[in-house]
Order: sequence, then C-alpha cells, then structure tokens
Amino acid sequence: MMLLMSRSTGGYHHGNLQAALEDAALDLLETTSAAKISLREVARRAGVSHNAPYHHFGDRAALLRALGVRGMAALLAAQEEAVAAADGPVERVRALGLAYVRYAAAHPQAFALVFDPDYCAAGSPSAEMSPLIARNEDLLGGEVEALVREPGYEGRDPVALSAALWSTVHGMAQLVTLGHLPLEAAEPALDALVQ
Amino acid sequence: MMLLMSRSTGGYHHGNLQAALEDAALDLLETTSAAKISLREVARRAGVSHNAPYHHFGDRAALLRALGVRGMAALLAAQEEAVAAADGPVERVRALGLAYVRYAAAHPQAFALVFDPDYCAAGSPSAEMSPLIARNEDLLGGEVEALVREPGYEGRDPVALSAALWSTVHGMAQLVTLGHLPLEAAEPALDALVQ
DNA sequence: TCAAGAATGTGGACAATGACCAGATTGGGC
DNA sequence: GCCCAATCTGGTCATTGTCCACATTCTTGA
Repeated sequence: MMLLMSRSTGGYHHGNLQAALEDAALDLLETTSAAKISLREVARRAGVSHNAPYHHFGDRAALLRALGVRGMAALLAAQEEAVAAADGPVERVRALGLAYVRYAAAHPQAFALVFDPDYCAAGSPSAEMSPLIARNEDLLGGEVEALVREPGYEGRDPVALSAALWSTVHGMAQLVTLGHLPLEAAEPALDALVQ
Repeated sequence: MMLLMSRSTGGYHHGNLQAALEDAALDLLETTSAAKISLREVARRAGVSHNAPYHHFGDRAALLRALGVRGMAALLAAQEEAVAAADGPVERVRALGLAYVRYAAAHPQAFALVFDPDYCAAGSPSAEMSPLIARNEDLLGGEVEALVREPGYEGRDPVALSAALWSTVHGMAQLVTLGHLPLEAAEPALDALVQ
C-alpha cells in the first residue's frame, strides 16, 4: 500500500524524489537556461545528496529530457485548449499558432529545452516524447485539412501548408523569446499570412 | 612593420593566436554544439597552454560570441549572394529565404550559435553583431518593400510581412537543423506562402 | 513473522573545466 | 640598447558529472 507517498521531510528515504527533482529543476528552468542547470544544484534544492538523482535519472541529460517532455506536454495542451475555444477553421489555425508563440514567450527556457538538440534530439525521441510530437503534428495537420476547404485556401497542399505554418509559428516563438521580435508583433505578422 | 604575421610554429609567441583560436573553435563547431566546446580543447588544438586564450578573449563566452559574429556574417553573405543572383521581387524573396534555410542546414551548429541566447543575446548585441543584424533586417525589409508592389501582394503591410517571412524561414531553418523537417520540404513549404 | 534482497539514500573519489594568479618570454617604442 | 606592455606558461582552486563502496529503508515471499 501507500503508493506515491510524498513524505518530503525527515526520513532517510525521500518518498517521491523523482518528482521533487523535476519540480526543482523546473523551478530553475524559469530563470536559467537548460545548459546552466547543474544536477548538484537541483539535488541541493531537493535537499538530497549530490548522488541521489542518479537513482532516478541515468545522467544529467535524462533529467533534462524529462523536463523537455513536460514542456512539450504543456505546449501541446496550450494549443489544444486554444483550438477548442476558437470558432471556424481559419480562426482555429490562428489560435493554435498564437498559443504556440505565447507559450514560448511565457516559458522561454522550457520551450528552448523542448527543441534543444543536446537533450531532445528529434532523430531519436524518447518513448514519452514521440506520442506528444505525433499528437502535435496531428493537431496541426487536422486543422490545416479543414483550412484548405475554406474559400481562399482551396487547392493548397495541406502538407506543405502545415510545414509552412509550423515553421512560421516556431520561428516566431524563437524570435520572440530571443528578443528579436516583440510579442505584440506576432499577431499582426501571423495575420499577414493567415488573413 | 610586420603586422598580422602568422608565424604559427616555434616561437614563444604564436603570432596570430586570436585567429588561430577562432579557426580551431570553428572547426569544432562543425561537429559539436557550442555548449560542448571547451576553451581548453580549443587551446590544445591551437597548440598553446590552457591559459593563452584569456589574453585574447575575456572568457569562454567571448570566444563563442566571436564565432557567432562570423556565423552571422556568413549567413548574411549567403542571403546577399542569393538575392543578387535572382530575378524579380518574388523570386528574390524566395531566394533569400532558401539561402537562409540552406545555410542553417549546412552549418547547423554555427547557425544555432548565432541565435543562442547564452552567447548572442539579442538584447545586448556586441558591437560587431549589431550592424550585421541591421544589414540583415534592411536586406529583408528592402526586398519585401519591392514585393508589396507586386500584383498579388499590393496593400500588404511590409513590416508585418517582413516579420512573418523572417519567422517562417527562421522556423524552417530550426526545424530542418533539428530534424523535424527534411530539407527537401523547405522549398515547397516556402512556396505555399510565397507562391 | 522475519529474513533476504531490491530500492534508495550517503559520502568519497577522480578527471575535466573555467577562471584567477604570479612569473617567464618576447617585441616595439623611447 | 633599455624598458614596458603584450603575450604565453604553469600552478591553483572551486564546481561539476560520474563512478564506487557502503548505509538505510522498503518489500516480498517462505
């Protein structure tokens, strides 16, 4: 019995160190880039020895990969929520893109981690990451399928259009988080393509 | 006399260590991400002690910033060359975008470094980086000015369109270098927006 | 019930690294 | 020709990732 207890103080055993480490690292990720997060600092924040994390993550990269999965899940959830709240094919695609950009702007380090090839390489995604990526591609693909049946978009290749739209919102997210583009410029820029 | 000598062997003084360090680091950048490049390894490759680089670069980040400037210059040159070789406003914008993506595909680590906030923050660009960024924005902005006078693009806001196109090609470059999008998909995707 | 044994924790160790210091070597300007 | 600044060297230190041996606790099965 007593699954998933969270007795976080006192005992020799932490109780739920895995989640505590991810939480501590996620906290650090609010203000620090993934490259600068040290496993030892995370362990210190969780109140355990510098070696305890190795019983839950094979190495530093594994912890960051787990954070990447969390970030991807949050990014996907933000898009799904925005799509569900929007009316009409054009408006749904617009909402999806804006949600993508806004998530990146709100959590720049987490967003960067999701697409950091040092930890989350697209070539060999983790077992947890793969389905999230697939769901995201399906989400966008489905909305674009509906879009190309709208007047003004008929006859466009949905595959090429999906790739173009993903590129656009991803680039926007990058440029906004980097400071090359103000967040307020994202919406009019997106409207310049999806009017 | 004898400015810029390059006596690279023998003497206690290298002769042109600054450039040699950048070259060595640039070599490493062909196969290794910026985050994994160590100053000591660069010094080893240049055949000097682990401390020599500090006489030419304040710290590790300064060396990587210098590489970022080189990368940005190369990215800009690739675009300028492509634009000069293309005919007509639409075709020039297309060529510019493809050059951007192709440069990234050819030099993924260098491209990533140019936009790595840990080294090349957009908020406080170095004195060498600023004019390059400005030139790149002018280049794109000028081509888009010409584009919006073309049939099919009249009346579009050139500022919003510039931001959108930069976002698109930048996102494409990211997704291609990350492996989320095959390079061959870039051209048709770009054509889905700039037909 | 209670004794393995698996999980999970601790501290110690080691190599690599970034950064600083003092001192050696060199070269150009007076 | 001499001095000073630029350049390069080795030494040192704190931090980090990772491995090892060992301690503690939980669980499981006889």
